Amino acid sequence: MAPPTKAPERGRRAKRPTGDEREQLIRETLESLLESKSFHEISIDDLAKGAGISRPTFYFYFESKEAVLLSLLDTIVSQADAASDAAQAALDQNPARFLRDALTAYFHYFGAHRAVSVAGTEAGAGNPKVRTLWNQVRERWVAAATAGIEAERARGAAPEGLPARDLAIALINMNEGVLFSAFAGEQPAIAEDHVVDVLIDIWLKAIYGGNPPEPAQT
Amino acid sequence: MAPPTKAPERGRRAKRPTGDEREQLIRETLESLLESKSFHEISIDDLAKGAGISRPTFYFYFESKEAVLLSLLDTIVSQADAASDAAQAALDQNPARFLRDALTAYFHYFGAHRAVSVAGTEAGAGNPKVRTLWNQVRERWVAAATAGIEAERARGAAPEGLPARDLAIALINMNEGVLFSAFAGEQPAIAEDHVVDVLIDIWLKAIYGGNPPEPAQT
DNA sequence: GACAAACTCGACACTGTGTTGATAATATGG
DNA sequence: CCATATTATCAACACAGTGTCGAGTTTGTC
Repeated sequence: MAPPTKAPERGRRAKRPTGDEREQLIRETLESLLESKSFHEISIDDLAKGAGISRPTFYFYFESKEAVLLSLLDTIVSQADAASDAAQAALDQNPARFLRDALTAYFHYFGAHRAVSVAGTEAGAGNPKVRTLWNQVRERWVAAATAGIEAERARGAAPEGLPARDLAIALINMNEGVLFSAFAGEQPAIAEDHVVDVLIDIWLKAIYGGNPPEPAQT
Repeated sequence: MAPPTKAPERGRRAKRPTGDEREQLIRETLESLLESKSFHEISIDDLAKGAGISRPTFYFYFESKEAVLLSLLDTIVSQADAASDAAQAALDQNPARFLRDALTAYFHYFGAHRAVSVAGTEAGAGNPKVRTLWNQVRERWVAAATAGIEAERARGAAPEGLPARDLAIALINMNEGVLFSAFAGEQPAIAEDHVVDVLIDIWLKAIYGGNPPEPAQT
């Protein structure tokens, strides 16, 4: 938001890293510590040390460690959303294909930062702000899925049945639980190379019943 | 395990509550505090105060607040499992009916202690012991569902398709996410009076495709 | 080269945890 | 009915982490 501090002058080494560099360093420290410890085992002092600053200085940049996590999650969510939006625009007429692309995008971006994702669900349990972020993300996905289901019903490709929003909520919850349990690597979980296929199969059966959707017109 | 302390003699009021009563009192204190605060906002001192003892004395009974929660969860899980087992024995030939009864049982028992259930998922995120308990519970459900799906396929009622265990894992994850988000009462969530119906519909479509199962023989 | 803004941290007060060691209540069995 | 083992209790301590205050130091700007 605020205009970033100017980059250091050419040829003259800055005495101190700029504020933005520090902020980024804190984020990176958290992400890298999360590879080896769980979120609540990481103290603010760990983050400060990792970024080469003292604990009070940490508070100059973030108000809590949850805020750092939130900022990491924000980045991942917007990357995944962007990829999914791109798929949607291109493939509006082939729902099954779109589903696969969108799911693959989420799998890819959250999987690439699995430690952060898993920490997000951990912190979301206890912290209202993190929980609110997750709920907003879920709500966006649910809304998109609901709209998709209603559109397919309207064009006659999918049968009527459960309220579209209820169905969407259930399926989104399934995705979340399945993906994150796969990322967390504890049993029971679906092997990562099947996950997307399993989810898609269930989405299609739940939405279309026995009749797989035809592409609208090729 | 250890034989319980004798009940106080008739007519003679015990100076102190017995150990077992205290233990139970601690459990009740946690459950009642969970109605109004989240698990991590509750301190060991709160539990001790609630049970009328000092903090060190708390450690005589439990080694941590997670242990208290674990003990509450154990109770709920075994109640729900018992109810579900009872349904299974009686209704082996009518799978859809069994599914409804089992799900209703879980909905009922976990819903009756929703604060504890929600705290369980919260604590499970951060605490290995709690997480292990959940995973064992999930594993048991997944195994049961896998066996059920395979049985239905063997008798020709359900079509082949996804590996039965993968399908089971996905559906169990869905149940968990959907039920607990309904209990937690935050959006997006399915209204409590639809939850079981929505879940059953998806289970049936995912397992049987377009062809709803017939009872074996009436 | 002085002034404001951005940034930094030592030192403090506070909250919660887990342990130790001394003490009190109760049960048991000679 | 009293010795003695067991069970139960807690004051006091050492510690780890949090969040804030106020006094300092850079750094950009005019």
